[in-house]
Amino acid sequence: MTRKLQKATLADVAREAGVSMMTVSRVIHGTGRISDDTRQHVRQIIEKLEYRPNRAARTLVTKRTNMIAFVVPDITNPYFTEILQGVEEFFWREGYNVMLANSNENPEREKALLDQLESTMVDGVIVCASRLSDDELIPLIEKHAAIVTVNRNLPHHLGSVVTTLHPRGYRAVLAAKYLYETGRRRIGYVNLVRSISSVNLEMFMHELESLNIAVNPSWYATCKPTWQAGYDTGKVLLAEHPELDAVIAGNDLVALGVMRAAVEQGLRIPQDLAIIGGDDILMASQVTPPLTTFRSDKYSIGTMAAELLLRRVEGDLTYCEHHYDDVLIIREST
Amino acid sequence: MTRKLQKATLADVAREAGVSMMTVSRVIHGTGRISDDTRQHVRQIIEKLEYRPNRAARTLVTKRTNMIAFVVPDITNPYFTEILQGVEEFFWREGYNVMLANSNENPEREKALLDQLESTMVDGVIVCASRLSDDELIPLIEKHAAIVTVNRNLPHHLGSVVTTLHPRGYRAVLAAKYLYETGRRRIGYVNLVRSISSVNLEMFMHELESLNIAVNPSWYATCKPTWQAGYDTGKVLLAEHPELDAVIAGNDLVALGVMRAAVEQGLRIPQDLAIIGGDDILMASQVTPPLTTFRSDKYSIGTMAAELLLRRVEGDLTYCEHHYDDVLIIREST
DNA sequence: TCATTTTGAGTTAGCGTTAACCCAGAAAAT
DNA sequence: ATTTTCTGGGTTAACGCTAACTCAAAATGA
Repeated sequence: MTRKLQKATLADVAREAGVSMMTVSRVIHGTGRISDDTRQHVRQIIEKLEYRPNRAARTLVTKRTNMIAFVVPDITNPYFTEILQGVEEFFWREGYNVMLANSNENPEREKALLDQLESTMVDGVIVCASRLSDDELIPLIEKHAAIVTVNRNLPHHLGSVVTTLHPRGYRAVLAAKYLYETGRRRIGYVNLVRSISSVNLEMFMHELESLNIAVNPSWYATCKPTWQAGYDTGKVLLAEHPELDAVIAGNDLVALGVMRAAVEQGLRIPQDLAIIGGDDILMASQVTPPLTTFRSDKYSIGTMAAELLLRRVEGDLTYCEHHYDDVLIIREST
Repeated sequence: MTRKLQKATLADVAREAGVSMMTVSRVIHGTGRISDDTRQHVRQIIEKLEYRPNRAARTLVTKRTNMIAFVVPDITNPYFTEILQGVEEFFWREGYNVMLANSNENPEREKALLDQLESTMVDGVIVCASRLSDDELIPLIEKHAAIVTVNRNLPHHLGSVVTTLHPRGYRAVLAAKYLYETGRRRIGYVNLVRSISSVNLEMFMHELESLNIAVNPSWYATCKPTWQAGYDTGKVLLAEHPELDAVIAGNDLVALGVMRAAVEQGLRIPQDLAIIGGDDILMASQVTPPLTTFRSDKYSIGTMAAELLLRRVEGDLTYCEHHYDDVLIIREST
């Protein structure tokens, strides 16, 4: 059996079925008035010729690609993968395909992606945890027809958003408060570079002060949201500040990196050092000791974002917000 | 600033620049003969009008989409994510975009994806660890112009492949051998449903017998390649067979699920039960005790597959194989 | 019986690009 | 001085599909 050389087109089907192209098109779309006989007949020919509509041609005239893009800083981060799963599942049901755009924690690459992702490629874009500043991000997304951001606020006319229910810095402050209540007095913090869980350190310190928790700017570090960065940062932070009895990390990967660094320095967890993460990835519950962290329903963050995007893609440009809850899951690392 | 209503087309640029459309097209592609003056001028107009080529129109005439699809059974499995990262990185450099197709460990969905992914959508497809039988898979990929499979063999005329260097069942037998050498005598096995690491149990038992290792069909179970499935399966297997002093799992997620089940049944690892996984995902090295497993370079599996696919996309349909090595990483779970 | 509506199609005109071919003027070769 | 070659473009015709309009025949109503 030799490979089919030419793909059948609408015209081929029409000719073979003895009808006009529009009739075939109508059968495919289920629109217009077609007699049952004709419909049946055309369907048979379509099957016989293994006809598949040409997406490019269709897009050219309808201006719809039935594709959306998911822009993410790191596809290997399980947090994003679960969100992506929700997005993919939702759009699959709606007949859309998802294009993946991975910036690899590289802001320049994220810019290039958003710039390249022209509206002739996708009907809409979900931008997940952008690492760009507003000044960089906003001009790039102004050109897109439909945008939804996850973990990022946006001027209302530009797109809808899915964010946490809580104000910025909530997780860090709540974590600090909990640690203080369990007797910790010198609390370090590993901040993330530009993400929703990154924290304005001034505000953070101010909040801690108002809770009578000790504050020391050199206890606070910043790193990329990866395991390796957490490990490297934790190593330095813990070596330089052996007085710390707790560390809060911006997400689980970083927390687990810090935990590994702590263990290597002979610290017992949680006796010598308590650690709190964020995101509640699977690994958080599987390590020893299991990691205290914040849980949010990542899959449904994905479906919420997808639903908001679909609305915009279909022309309803009303601004919408969906919020998810962050719940502190207390495990044995604290 | 109001949203731009109409996107500029080639014709707009041509009119504004006072040249023909072909001249603009040539400037964009850097082909044909264009004077420097004209080139500069056209470039300015392109920038001024923020012209971006319409992909659908281009695709319609060139028959190239500059997109490839990555078909994967479970996007939340870190093993696949790292491969995807390699694929994405490679194709990004080559000017291609990657479409994600996630079958969610559902063979019917995988079929639907492969069927829907017509060549008018993508220039090629990487099928990663297909869960379909040959009878199901082959007819589906026959229709595609360019195919590469990962962890799956293929009739040579259909596509290139990236697989392990070792024969089927190698990992399981090697693991069993190692366990036997370290004194384990009753070795359980949790097989995966249809994947490269799934094993023909008859062959497996035969190999073990030839090594004088005890064999017992009821020590061998099969499950989906997820943590939860591993946990559930491990729970049953270990409860029914307390005599087991080692378990080999098809991949790390399953191994970690089994490990959790073992710990919950009060077993000490590795004293009471040794566990071996596969894939060496990050989590494997982070749990306590760290998991003995097989390591392969997942990122480069991705780039190898991408490279092979690009070759086919560009018209070179020679069959190629790339192989990766599986190395046993001995950690404290054994 | 004749006017009106409904049914079941067909026709026309692009959508925005690029491939393939054409061509006038200038420069170079004979 | 004439022919040839090169330079710097332009023209035309698809690619495969759908939106919008048209229209004959059949069914319905007065």
